[in-house]
Amino acid sequence: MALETTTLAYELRETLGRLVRRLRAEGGGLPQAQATVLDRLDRDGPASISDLAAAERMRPQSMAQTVHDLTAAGLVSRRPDPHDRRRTVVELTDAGVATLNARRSDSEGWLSEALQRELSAAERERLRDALGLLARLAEPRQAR
Amino acid sequence: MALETTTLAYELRETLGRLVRRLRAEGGGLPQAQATVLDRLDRDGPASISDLAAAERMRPQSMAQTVHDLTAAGLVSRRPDPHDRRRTVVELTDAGVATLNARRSDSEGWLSEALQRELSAAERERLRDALGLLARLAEPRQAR
DNA sequence: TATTGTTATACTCTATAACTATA
DNA sequence: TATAGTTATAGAGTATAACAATA
Repeated sequence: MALETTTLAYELRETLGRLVRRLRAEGGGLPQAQATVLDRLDRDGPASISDLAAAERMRPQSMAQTVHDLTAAGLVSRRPDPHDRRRTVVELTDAGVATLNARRSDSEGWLSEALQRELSAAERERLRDALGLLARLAEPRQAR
Repeated sequence: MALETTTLAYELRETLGRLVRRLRAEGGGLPQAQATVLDRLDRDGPASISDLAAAERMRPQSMAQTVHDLTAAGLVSRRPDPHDRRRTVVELTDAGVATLNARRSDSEGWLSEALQRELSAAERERLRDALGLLARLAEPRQAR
């Protein structure tokens, strides 16, 4: 293994750690895991817990917990799937939509703000490109 | 806020989440927080808990916990700073060095392996560049 | 039998608060 | 008073195991 690659791994791990801590601290009032699910439901529409878990590469049991928390907060609702009664369809409530909109407007949504403020348009483009590389690292091997 | 930037924020948050979960799962036997501290001690030499916390942009209390865990595992040792008896100097033990070396050799150190296997040299270079952008996002504002 | 979901339990990571010891 | 460190407590995030309901 080249020293250079080992160093890159170290720096990547460290930068990820710092960014995740910062994200958590800035938060915008909603835990990251919940915010990500709201975003996905808004983007792709209602989905089952298994679907959501697969999309995030997460265990269904873990996603069930997040959906439980979102339900308790009134941000999503659940109804049985009429075609397959094992499944539960999760969808945004009006309160969930309102929360998403609030996060996206001015004072909330720290990450969007930071991207706008700290980076130039060209830098955001480079970041978008690198995100594809990071996504490949996160995928199981055969997805290469 | 441009829709494009909002979308980038969503994708960044999602990719970070997936990568962090993958890192945790692949693990190599050592929790991420502990591995990062071992790497830093190896790279920069002995340091106090406050130094380590500042370097990772983390509360000293949180770092104290990680150092406590590493001490319990026998991977670091602590001694009082002779010049300032409030301070505790943390340094790698032989077992800590051995653990680091094991992680860096063949079967362990999943992230290094993945960087080598999944990315080309040119892609690793693009990733290294983008890491600087991510680091800027993680920094407090005045560091711009 | 296979799939979907739930509940119980535990571990990692990190934060805040309250404290002691030293400068 | 300010700084370094510790301990207690809590919450977020996620995993595994064991289970029930449905296909």
